[in-house]
Amino acid sequence: MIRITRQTDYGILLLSQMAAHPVAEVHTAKDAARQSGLPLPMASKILKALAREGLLHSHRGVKGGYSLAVAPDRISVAAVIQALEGPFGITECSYNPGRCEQESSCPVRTNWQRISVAVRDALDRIPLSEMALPRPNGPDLLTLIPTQAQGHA
Amino acid sequence: MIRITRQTDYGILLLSQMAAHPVAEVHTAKDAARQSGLPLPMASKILKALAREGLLHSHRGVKGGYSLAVAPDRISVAAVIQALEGPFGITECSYNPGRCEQESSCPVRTNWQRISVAVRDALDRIPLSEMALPRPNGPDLLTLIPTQAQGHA
DNA sequence: CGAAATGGGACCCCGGTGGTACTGTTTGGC
DNA sequence: GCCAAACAGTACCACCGGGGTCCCATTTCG
Repeated sequence: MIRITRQTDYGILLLSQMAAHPVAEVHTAKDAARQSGLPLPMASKILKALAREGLLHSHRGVKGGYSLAVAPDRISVAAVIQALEGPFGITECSYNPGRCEQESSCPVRTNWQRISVAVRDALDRIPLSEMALPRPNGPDLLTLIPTQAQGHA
Repeated sequence: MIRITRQTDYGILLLSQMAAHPVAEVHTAKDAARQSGLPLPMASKILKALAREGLLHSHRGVKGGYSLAVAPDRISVAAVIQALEGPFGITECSYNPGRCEQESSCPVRTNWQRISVAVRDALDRIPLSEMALPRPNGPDLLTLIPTQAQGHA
């Protein structure tokens, strides 16, 4: 697996579509739903959450809707994931210590923590404005270079 | 989230512990369970799966048990994940095309696929022998360098 | 004041994950 | 040849979280 939830996926899609318009522009949930092809209640739920987390500004009442709270090149994929899914971690003990019995004696724990941090940092460097591009055709978004722990077998 | 399952975590733990011994050595499920602190049925279930997937050799009967099928520096973390969880992908559409309605028109799809590949490749370069080290204290296991798509804002 | 919009819930269904148990089948040793 | 040790396969259950929908309160423009 190693998956993000569908809702997070939807969230990134919704934000990406808004990122294609001027930042100040206000989008209703209905419009966002239509544009993304998502059912309205779903889109609404996600937009609400994104507003709660500060990634969107919400405007109530008639003529209301949602607008980006931050420029799309300053919102990272990691930020959206954390907004919709909570703390980031490949393993549970990466962010939620104390739940695992073997924790103190677990030989792989610290390495998982490092990996989590590395992946999070990588996703943190991908702005929404990149994700919005249909097919960049350009260089890869990421290059991952392992620098194997040296000094041992 | 972006988590691996607990069972995968257990699997990596079990394999890492076996990796600390000579490759040819045979370990019974009971011993592996005791060493890892896992309940026997759980350890047994995971070891069976790892054997089915070819990462372990199994030896039946009295004096039987499991032994590594490959040298621990040639088994990657990604290989274990794929053995226990199936195809790798951050989003569903990354490996299971055709399930998502918006697929053809989804502007973020191809980028997710790239990210998935990048993460998988990174985890593919981390051998079990690294994970087994309690606290390498050395350089990071991974360095992820984003090479932002060039040629645009 | 009413319609259009968000805010905040409650609510249900389903599948997957974690975990256990049971019943074979193989194999070594006495 | 028989028994015990060990894996193989599989069925089974319980729980939790995610996906998804709906309802009602609240705000605000006209």
